Amino acid sequence: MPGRGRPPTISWDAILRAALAIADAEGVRAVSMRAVAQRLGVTPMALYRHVGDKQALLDGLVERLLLEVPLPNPRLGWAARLRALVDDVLVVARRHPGVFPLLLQRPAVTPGALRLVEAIFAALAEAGVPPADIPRTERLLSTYVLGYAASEVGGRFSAGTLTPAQRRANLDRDAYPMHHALGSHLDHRDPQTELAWSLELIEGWVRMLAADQPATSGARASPRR
Amino acid sequence: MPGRGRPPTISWDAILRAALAIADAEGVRAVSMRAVAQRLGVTPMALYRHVGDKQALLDGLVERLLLEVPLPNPRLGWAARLRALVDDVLVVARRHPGVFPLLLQRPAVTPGALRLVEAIFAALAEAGVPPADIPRTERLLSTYVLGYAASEVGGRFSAGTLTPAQRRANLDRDAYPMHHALGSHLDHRDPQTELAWSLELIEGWVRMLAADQPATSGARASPRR
DNA sequence: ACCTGAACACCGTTCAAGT
DNA sequence: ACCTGAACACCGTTCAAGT
Repeated sequence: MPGRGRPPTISWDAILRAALAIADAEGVRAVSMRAVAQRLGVTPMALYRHVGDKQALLDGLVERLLLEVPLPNPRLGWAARLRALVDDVLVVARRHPGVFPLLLQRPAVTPGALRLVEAIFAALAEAGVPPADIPRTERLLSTYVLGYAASEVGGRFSAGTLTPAQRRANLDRDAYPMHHALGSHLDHRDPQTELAWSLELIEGWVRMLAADQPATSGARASPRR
Repeated sequence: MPGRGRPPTISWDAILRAALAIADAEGVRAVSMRAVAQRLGVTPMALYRHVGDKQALLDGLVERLLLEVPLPNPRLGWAARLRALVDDVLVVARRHPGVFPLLLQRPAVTPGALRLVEAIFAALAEAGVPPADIPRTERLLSTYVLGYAASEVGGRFSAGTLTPAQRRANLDRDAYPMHHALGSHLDHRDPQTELAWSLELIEGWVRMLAADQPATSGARASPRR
């Protein structure tokens, strides 16, 4: 039996959608309470009835991004599920490059984060990783993937305005011998194959942890189950 | 032959030190041109003679952090040098938790970044990694380490106010079966051994790449080599 | 219950001016 | 050359008020 005040004109969800639209178009820095309010045709103070404060709004944005990552098809094997999860994280990162880096700065304890962690736990368990190793393996995987995605959309991997070869020409040969010795190997970077290559490493690690497991449960890592 | 105007009362270095002091004490958010100026006993506009704009100031902060990471002792072996580098990155991250996460968001093309990249290149070359694999192995290592450090100081690994067990009690058993199955394995986390454990993985990968060098790739991960 | 309006204590950055 | 002062267009958030 709610009270009979006037009906709300905005909502938590509408606020989040407006904030995300601004962030995608002009970056997180452009997300201000005033800008969000203006986009909703409302006074800045109207937001505070729904939001708490600006930090809560940013947390809401992070949560929304996490919820955009689809859970993998349960009919796939554990390795395919992990790969799908990673690919989909990258898709979301590229869709919201301004917001994504915030992911690394909030505790991963919200429902949006926990559902992904749960899915990774399940994949690792199915792979045969000993329970004691599962949590840290999950953190290893997600830290790398989040760091990779943040680096890619945040510009850490990009070279600025110069090409790699141009930058190298400005480097002292004595101070940076390896940069000169590697030469053309620094020129091309293929993000697609690089990520896949890294994931093979982690997958190999998972198989190794599973194989090392003492023969108590008898559950060995196998391609299919 | 410089002109004969009045001598400067502040400098780029003094500005950076003031900004870092504020960031360490109150977080990056508290770093404003006005706050830095006040700490230096000067008008906000005085900074613009030395700084360009606020983004340049933040870039300067990032660069300063990178320059704080000491280069490893060249008399150590490659594996010990990599471990020292990683440990020292963590030391700097913990010393400046507010600024460190910015590291993932700027192109790694400044002198402060390049000297560390160069050191990693050299270690990987000494290990015997094929030149074509060195750049992506470096990015794999630094992405993980930076992501790990950012997660640790940024709070992604921390549980907020609740203990892990308390949070687990609030989780639906049907939606989060793995969280319940893992139980006590989620309670304790030892950051020290966890990082070392992850680095062993990367070190093993480096040894494998080095061993694969003569032939083509396609080998499987093996526990020992 | 939900929104408005005015106000407070902040921002980054410009421009013209002082020495 | 280096810094100041005033000004502009912004912030997040409070409080009291309207309906």
